[in-house]
Amino acid sequence: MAADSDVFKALGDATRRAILDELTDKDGQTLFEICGRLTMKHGLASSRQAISQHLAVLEQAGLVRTRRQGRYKFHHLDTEPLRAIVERWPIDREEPNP
Amino acid sequence: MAADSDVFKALGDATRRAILDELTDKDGQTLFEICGRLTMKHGLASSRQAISQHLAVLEQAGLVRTRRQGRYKFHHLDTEPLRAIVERWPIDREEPNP
DNA sequence: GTTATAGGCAAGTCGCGGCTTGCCTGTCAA
DNA sequence: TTGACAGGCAAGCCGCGACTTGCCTATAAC
Repeated sequence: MAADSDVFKALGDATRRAILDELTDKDGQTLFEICGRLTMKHGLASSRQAISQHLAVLEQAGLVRTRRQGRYKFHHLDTEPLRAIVERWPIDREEPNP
Repeated sequence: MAADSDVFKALGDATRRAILDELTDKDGQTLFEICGRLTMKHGLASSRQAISQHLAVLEQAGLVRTRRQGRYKFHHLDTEPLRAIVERWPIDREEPNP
């Protein structure tokens, strides 16, 4: 379903946002690849199961799509659900006059 | 400071999003006014203290600014912090071709 | 075959966040 | 001055979510 609520909940966690950052940097990574990168860059707690559960949340929110291939599962970023939440409140796009 | 983390955390709660919706509909409301409206429209749990704490979170995130006047405290929406989070990930703005 | 790799599932722990409860401060009207 | 109204503060309860632990399945390499 990917309700707005799920999207906001998914974005509410710092580790999940870091995962989205990672997929933005390199799309189509596997679970272990993401784990490795997260432990490298950020000092985030990133055990395999933790990341797996985070990915499940992101997938349910529609922010991540998966593609199975053999024993690998590639994760792809999908920013489409972000459009709805972006347009929810009026955002001033103009720069403040100095 | 209003770190990105605070903004996402603030947006993670449904009641707080409803408050932002309310302020979008009518800016500059007081605490009791918001309480009344929330109980009207949504069946959300919206005791005075609960809403007060939610407003504190929104204020810390920079999404709400307050203005004191006598015994009233008016709450104003500020969508500026949303700009940063909107631009964090690439969002496809084109409509899908039908 | 056997072993290592990539991932899944389920139960359990634990801290944080949302909400309540109770009481207090400050402002306005009578 | 007294009472009603708008809001604040602090401690406590409690459920949910993040993380772990342990074990299991499946694909690929040897």
